[in-house]
Amino acid sequence: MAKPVVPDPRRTLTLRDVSEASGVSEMTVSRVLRNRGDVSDGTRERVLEAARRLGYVPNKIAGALASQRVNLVGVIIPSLSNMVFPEVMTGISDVLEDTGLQPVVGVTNYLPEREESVIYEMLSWRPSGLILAGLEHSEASQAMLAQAGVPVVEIMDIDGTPVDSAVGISHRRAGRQMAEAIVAAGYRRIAFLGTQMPNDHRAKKRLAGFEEALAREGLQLADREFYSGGSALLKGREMTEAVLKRSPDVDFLYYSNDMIGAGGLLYCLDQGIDVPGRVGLAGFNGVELLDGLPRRLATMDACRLDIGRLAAEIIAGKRPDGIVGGEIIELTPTLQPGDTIRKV
Amino acid sequence: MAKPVVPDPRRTLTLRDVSEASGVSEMTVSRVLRNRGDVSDGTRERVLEAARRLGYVPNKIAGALASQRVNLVGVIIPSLSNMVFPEVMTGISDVLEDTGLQPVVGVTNYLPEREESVIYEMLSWRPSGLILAGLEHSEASQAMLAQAGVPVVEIMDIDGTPVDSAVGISHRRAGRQMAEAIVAAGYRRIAFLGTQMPNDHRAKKRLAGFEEALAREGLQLADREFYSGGSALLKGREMTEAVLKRSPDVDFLYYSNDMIGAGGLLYCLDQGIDVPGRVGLAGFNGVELLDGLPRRLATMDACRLDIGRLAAEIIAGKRPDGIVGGEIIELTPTLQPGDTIRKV
DNA sequence: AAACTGGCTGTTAGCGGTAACTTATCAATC
DNA sequence: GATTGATAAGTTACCGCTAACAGCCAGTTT
Repeated sequence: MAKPVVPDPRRTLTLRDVSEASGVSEMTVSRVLRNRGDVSDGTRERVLEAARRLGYVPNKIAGALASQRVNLVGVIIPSLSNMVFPEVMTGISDVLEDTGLQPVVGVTNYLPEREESVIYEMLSWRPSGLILAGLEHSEASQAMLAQAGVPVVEIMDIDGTPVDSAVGISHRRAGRQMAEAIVAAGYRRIAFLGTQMPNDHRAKKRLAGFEEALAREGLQLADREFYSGGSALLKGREMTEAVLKRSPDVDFLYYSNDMIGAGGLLYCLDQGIDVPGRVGLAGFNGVELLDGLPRRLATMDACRLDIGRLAAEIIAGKRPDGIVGGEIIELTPTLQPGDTIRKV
Repeated sequence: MAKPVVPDPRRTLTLRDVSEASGVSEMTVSRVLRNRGDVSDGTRERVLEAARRLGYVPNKIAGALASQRVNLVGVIIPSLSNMVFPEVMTGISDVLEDTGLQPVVGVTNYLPEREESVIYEMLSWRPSGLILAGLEHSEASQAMLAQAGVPVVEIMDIDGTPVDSAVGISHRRAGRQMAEAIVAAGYRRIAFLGTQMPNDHRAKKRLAGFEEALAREGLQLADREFYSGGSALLKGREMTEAVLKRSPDVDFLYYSNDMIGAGGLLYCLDQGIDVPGRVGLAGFNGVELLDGLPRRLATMDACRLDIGRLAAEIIAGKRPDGIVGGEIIELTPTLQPGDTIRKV
């Protein structure tokens, strides 16, 4: 029967403790705990029992140093609070789950210098791979990533040149597509409402694509309004009110994300404005949240789950055909017309 | 002038490379890079220049093993996607920022066995501390935490016995308080709408406190409805419809979180139901999202930012008076009556 | 019977840093 | 001029674990 163990509270346990408690060498304990190499059933049992009894937790720091292998994948994203990255994380976790790899999240708050230090910090732990949002990074960041010697996957966006691999959609094209759909539905006085953030490159690209497509139709933005910080839903309301007051003849509002779009929708409904007759509305992302709105907001899903999945597959070396790196995967977002664009 | 460096792409750089490139010992390089000990300005310059030129990134694995110090704080939470934890994370990051400590997030999806393995995984990296949501953990988890030899802070909840320290609110009391306010406002036929999850202990405690306070007034729940999964906003709508159809005489709906509460609110407004006259509504959390709703939902803020801050301060040893551990900090949530409870 | 398996276990030498100590140098002090 | 103390380096010995290899002992194989 297991003897009562009085663990010395000051010292943390090592392999040696387990090896002494079970009467075998440290190496054998190591083998048992990692399920590697041949160990007889009897020995395995004794070792496991001892480890359990002592409450031994292996020291991965030492293990990683010795084996030169770290089962961590760094995931670097701009923000946790905007509903888009949690889903990406889900995709990543799903795939990594059964590879022995573990995601570690770092947040940059859309600050390039913060991104730089997060990258540095992550690389200093020698992860098996890095997944990071966006293609725009400081020069120093790019250099670090290129030197890192591990797979790097840049996600969300493919309008640009990745350091290594990329998985995402073309935001430029997404903007274009939305503009085309809006114009095709007969809207002509179109306004843009979006975020101020200078480092939200993807929103900027969508806007650029959007304006480009409008220009091709001989149109230009009738108005624009920006915000930063605060409750997105509330900001959506406020901006919508501002635009409609300032430019009463505007007939479409294109929002840079679904959350402010939802705020705008609620405002219009409050005011009894005919949607999509008097004004049409569209957002971007396809967040689940929208399902519960009084009316379904037109949007474009950003393939977030798939992006996470594919990125993780590249890191885990699970992509078919042994493609090693330098892969660029473009996903195609689909327009969800909802109920806020006139049917043609 | 800096010689062009042709880094061997197969081998990752070590201190030795920098030491050779700058003509000093590894130890001196180590000192420069960590800003520790006395190094002459000239040497410091040369070392930094060499490190920069080579693109050297220190190996924290080796550093941590040698120094027995890891600047990581594990943060274990049930989910990223419910708006409550991002704010906790913000509080944690704020405080940790200037302590040299770095948060590392792990997600359990409300699964105890998953929590167990996340704890194990985290402890195997020998972090400087652990912050985890909730007081309910498997026996094995508790044992690991108790043995870990690092500060452990359990957050969000204080109705129970923490392993070490705890920072949170009393959900039982929060539920009671809300019930009292509702009854005081004159509502009598009260329904509860909430999550199904057996492991959302905090929601359960709120409900328990709620029912307890009702009982004290000689009341009991008129109806209840549960959901799991899916878009919370949509579920809020559906559940509200179901309850109001099934129990037309219900005059108050208490939701276990703001998101489903918002869905319920939108439903009622759609249906032209008089809120708060015909039915009153209340949620829980005080999420920012609510600011943009057509009407402000009654709720109770959960002090998420402060919880994060205080937890991080405990880990960082920043708490006043040198309290070392075993601290229990109870925060007091405030009722935000909004516009969905009748004024008395 | 010698040689050869294959299964199981132990030994040795690091992994890349850092703590703690030692050594050289040099100006200031007595 | 010898002593001291501060400063700026270098040396040595690990940190806890694993890769690689070596040993040993049945049970074949020839």
